[in-house]
Amino acid sequence: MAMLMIGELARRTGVKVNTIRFYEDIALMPKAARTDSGRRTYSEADVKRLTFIRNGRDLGFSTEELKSLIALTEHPDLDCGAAAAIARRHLLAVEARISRLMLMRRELERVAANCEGGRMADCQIIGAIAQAPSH
Amino acid sequence: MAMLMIGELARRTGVKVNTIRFYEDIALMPKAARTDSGRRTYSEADVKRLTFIRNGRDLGFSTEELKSLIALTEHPDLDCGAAAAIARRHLLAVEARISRLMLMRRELERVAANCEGGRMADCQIIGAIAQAPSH
DNA sequence: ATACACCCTCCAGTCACTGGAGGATCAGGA
DNA sequence: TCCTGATCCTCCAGTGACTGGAGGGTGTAT
Repeated sequence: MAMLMIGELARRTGVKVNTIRFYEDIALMPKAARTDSGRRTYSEADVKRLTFIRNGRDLGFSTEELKSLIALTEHPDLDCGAAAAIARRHLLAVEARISRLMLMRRELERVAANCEGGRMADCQIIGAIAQAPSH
Repeated sequence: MAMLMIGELARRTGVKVNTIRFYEDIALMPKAARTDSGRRTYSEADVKRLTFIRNGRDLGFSTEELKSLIALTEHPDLDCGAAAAIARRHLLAVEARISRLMLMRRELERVAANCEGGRMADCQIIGAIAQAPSH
């Protein structure tokens, strides 16, 4: 199977080169094999792992959560309750974030619409934020 | 009108004492007046400003955005188009985040439900994240 | 007089990167 | 063979938005 250089891995996964090296530093990615001249090489398995990480990050998992999730997959006989617990904990946080963001969207829509061509003195954006519902 | 100490301001706004001092450092809050012994004092205007900042942060505005918004309010004859532009730019970002989070919620729900008492080998969480739609 | 809450400054640490300096290596063409 | 340009390496400093703690001063109630 073809070995990839770090730049190609970056292109395939959408994760920047520096970030891939950072993930290796914090052991979120394993230590990459090297060529004789010291360049990192990667396999298809690394593409998968990094894609998993990238999606997980995008979806709001912390690197530590991702590490535990990945560690769990390396013990396939364990009960997956632990993974489910991580997911459920995360689900609650996600739901909270969604409802806050939806409140916010409503405020922003209401306010951005009424503010064309007016003067700052009458601007409703400031007032709307000042009175935004705080949780 | 009664002067507040920093701790009282913190209590009234839900912003931590250290964070209030940090906001002064980055000039998001003005330099506070001091007592003879050097303690910061605050007025009701500061409560309002900090509440505005707190809500704005909660709603996802950066401290720089908040600074520009506040600066705008100090020129009440200006057109408020600039404020509207900040709000609209922010609205787009909020909408993008909402749709990503809703995708994520669906995945987490689907997966947390099917993962009770099984073994890691059959756990769907990992697979679901690995294939999560990226953007 | 003492206890204790509160205030001060300064500084280091957190998280998840991002960017750049300075230098080595590699592949392709003239 | 030399050169160019892309890519790689390590190391380090910076970002944003805080957070927490050390070490010490102040204010007030008992």
